[in-house]
Amino acid sequence: MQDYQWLDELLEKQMPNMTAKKREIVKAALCLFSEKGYAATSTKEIAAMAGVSEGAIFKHFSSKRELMLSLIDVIIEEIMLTLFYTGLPELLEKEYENYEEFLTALARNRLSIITKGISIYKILIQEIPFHPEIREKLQKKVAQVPMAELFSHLSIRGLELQRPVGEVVITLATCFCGFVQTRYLIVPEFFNRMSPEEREKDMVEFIRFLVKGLELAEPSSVGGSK
Amino acid sequence: MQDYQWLDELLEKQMPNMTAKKREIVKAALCLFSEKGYAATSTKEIAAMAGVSEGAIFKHFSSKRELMLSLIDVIIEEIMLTLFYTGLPELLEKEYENYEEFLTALARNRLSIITKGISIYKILIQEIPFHPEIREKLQKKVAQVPMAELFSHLSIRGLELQRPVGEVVITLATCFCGFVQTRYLIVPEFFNRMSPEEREKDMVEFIRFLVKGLELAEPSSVGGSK
Amino acid sequence: MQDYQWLDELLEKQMPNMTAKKREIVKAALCLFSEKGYAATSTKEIAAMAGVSEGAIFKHFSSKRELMLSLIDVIIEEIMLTLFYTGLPELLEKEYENYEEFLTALARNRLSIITKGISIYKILIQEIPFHPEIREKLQKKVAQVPMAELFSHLSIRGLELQRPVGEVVITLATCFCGFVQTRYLIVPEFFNRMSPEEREKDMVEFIRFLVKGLELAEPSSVGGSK
Amino acid sequence: MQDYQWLDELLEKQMPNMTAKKREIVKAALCLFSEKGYAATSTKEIAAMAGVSEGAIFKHFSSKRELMLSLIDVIIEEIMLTLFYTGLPELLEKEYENYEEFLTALARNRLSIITKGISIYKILIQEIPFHPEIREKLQKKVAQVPMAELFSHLSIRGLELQRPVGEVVITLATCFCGFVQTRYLIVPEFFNRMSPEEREKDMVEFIRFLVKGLELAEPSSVGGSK
DNA sequence: CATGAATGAGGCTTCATTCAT
DNA sequence: CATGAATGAAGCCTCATTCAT
Repeated sequence: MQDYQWLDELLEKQMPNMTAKKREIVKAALCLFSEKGYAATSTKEIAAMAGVSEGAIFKHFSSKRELMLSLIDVIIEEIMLTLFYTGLPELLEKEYENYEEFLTALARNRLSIITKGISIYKILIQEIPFHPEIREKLQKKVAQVPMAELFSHLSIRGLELQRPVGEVVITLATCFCGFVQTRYLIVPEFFNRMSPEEREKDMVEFIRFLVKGLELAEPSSVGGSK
Repeated sequence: MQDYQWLDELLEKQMPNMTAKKREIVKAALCLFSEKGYAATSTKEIAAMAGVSEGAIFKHFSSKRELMLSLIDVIIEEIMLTLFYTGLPELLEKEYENYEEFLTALARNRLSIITKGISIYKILIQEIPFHPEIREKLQKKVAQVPMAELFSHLSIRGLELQRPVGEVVITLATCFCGFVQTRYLIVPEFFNRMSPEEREKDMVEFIRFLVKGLELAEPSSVGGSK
Repeated sequence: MQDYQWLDELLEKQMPNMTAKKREIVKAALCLFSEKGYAATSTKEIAAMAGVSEGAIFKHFSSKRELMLSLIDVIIEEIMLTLFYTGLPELLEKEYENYEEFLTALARNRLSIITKGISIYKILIQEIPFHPEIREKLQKKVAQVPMAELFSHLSIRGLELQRPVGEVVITLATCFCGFVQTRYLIVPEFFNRMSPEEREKDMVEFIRFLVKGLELAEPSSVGGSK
Repeated sequence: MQDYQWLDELLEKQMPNMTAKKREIVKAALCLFSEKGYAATSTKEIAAMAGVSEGAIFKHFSSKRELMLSLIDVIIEEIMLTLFYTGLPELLEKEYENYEEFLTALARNRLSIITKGISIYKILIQEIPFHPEIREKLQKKVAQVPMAELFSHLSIRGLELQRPVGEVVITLATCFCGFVQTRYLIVPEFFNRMSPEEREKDMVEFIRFLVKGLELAEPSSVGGSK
């Protein structure tokens, strides 16, 4: 099961009083769903990879579907935590010359979070089209994030977005999705062949594009005139 | 099978000497794969929706997998034709004030093509992570498109890209993927609720973002004032 | 379809007014049944090997079973002709010193007939256990052979069997079956590796054994005293 | 499932730690394969006769083919044990007047073993032409039997074979095969109608033939310690 | 509490056979 | 008359799930 140590930590963090066996099942499921998709993965395979009996899965989860949805819960929770909150206070507290600088920091931070635990994003993206429950859960969770509030700290310090926060968030989400999609799902072979430097460059270029696109450069030039 | 008339036309165009029944099978498969995914669709369902016996499917396709790959071939072919070639000559011939104007036209054109035959993009995006053959096929096809050449006409007329064509294409592809992904796969319910006007606005905003991001506005305007 | 020319001749002889296509079907069926067995051979394969459409088979034979039974008819007929009658008059007319000499000639003659058209014996032996009709047909046909009469010519000339004709025939049949069975069905690889000389030796030994076993040597020696 | 008690014992002996259900499957398979042949027997039938679900078969055997090969393993093992070893020591230890007497005892002994568990020989003989693996297995096993050694005890006691052991064994095998083939596969109806006495007589005659044929009588008489 | 044998519905595929063309 | 598309029953096998041990 490769280097899924980070997964162990994730599960320990989110489900601390989970038995070792249950954790193994979740890990195996995550690993296999990510590689082959939910529908194409059998409970037998999961049991085999987890090193438990087939029956054990159903002791812990009432059905394969429920196992997947539990998994998705963990994933969404993790995404919420890391993507929307982790490191944000620090990011927001820091002083920035202008919005561009801030957004660059933000985008870089978020993208590196994503690329770290890529398998969990893969599952989410892959399964979301087929399971309305997942979509509902995700929307509910995302809706709870006080987007505007997160960004409000900044305006106090004189950094203004040129567009409504909602729009910016949607655009960012769209682009992040596209980034993961293309790099990790559509042509993974292509991006896997890249050296770390090339990847860094690829990411930097994309961030530059994002920042430019969000019209954040302009105000800075305006701000520059002050 | 809903309003899949455009599909009929597509199939007639691409596989003109296909029997009616074979076409029905392909249509049903496309419809179901798009909704439930390849792995979760049974050949029985396909047969039922196509109004044929299950055996008939295997008279035309040696396996379920082959049916899917045939479908993908059609889809890729169609995408190549519409996305890379359809309407491009006209777009490229026209006179543009600056690259921004051109790219706006281009993006709008491409996006509307995509949103028209959305199911075929859905299938592609949904199945691509699970089938290396599809990725190979797609890469091979895309690699054949003379990207630079397509854009070369423009530089003659004084419209210069600020970035290497390759980068621009990748960025555009990334964003288009993200656009489809978010609007049609991740939260389709959200975007389905939109009025045509709202959708138009959504698209316009996104195009503006794209164009800005590709640094095409600034230089041209700057260059213009120089 | 290998060197099945003798089959062509056989069919021409037995079913002279058979269309070319029908003959091809019979040949293909014979070939495949002999190799894989009736149950494991599909009509599709037969059609493919015969170079005709699947439907064509059913124009000529009402069912796969009937095709097989027709085949068996041909085979039984052929066996009757070659095994019980072909060359027998000559064999019987000749002068022999003693029964041993005659039986040696007979056994050699019969065995070489068998090994020539081995595929048809293979089919018969392979399918006989599973189809009562075949057994009935065979018994009926064999019962019609005037065994005693065939041998009666000999006693006139002073050659006496030490055992009832029926017993001798059964024993011979048993041994011939065993010979074909072991050499061609049970360990064909072993006997295929043999050189023609080795095969000849193998057969000679077996004939010697047969003749000895049928107690034909002894009386002759007794007869010798006459 | 008729009188297959001996099969129960056989399986208990050879696969002692086999679950009851697995044994039922094997028994049913053996029974059906023997009657209808491997290719014409469906897993559903086997399941029905064994009184288990179809799925159960595949919990125990990875495929229908593997079930058959397992069966064949058991059969070959059994044949090796009973045909080559069971009772041989006793047979060999006893005192015999001459080789004829010994061989008569041997043949009678072997033939009665065969006719007892006839179904397993039927399967072997029926399936052998279609499955090279079976042939290989059988040859490997048979090659391991120390034929010459088995007979060597005898020469010490002054009983000499007139022919090389190998030849004798092949001839015996050939005849035994032919005996089973004709009596149980080719015209079972005929031999089934026989009274026990008639069968006994049939067997005795055949043994006499065998012994004569192997030239064992003569030398001994010549050897005429008489 | 864990196991893995058991289930039976359902998966994909092949079959012999029919029938419109 | 030949074709091969069409059929639907049946084939082998896998599935998620249950339950006795």
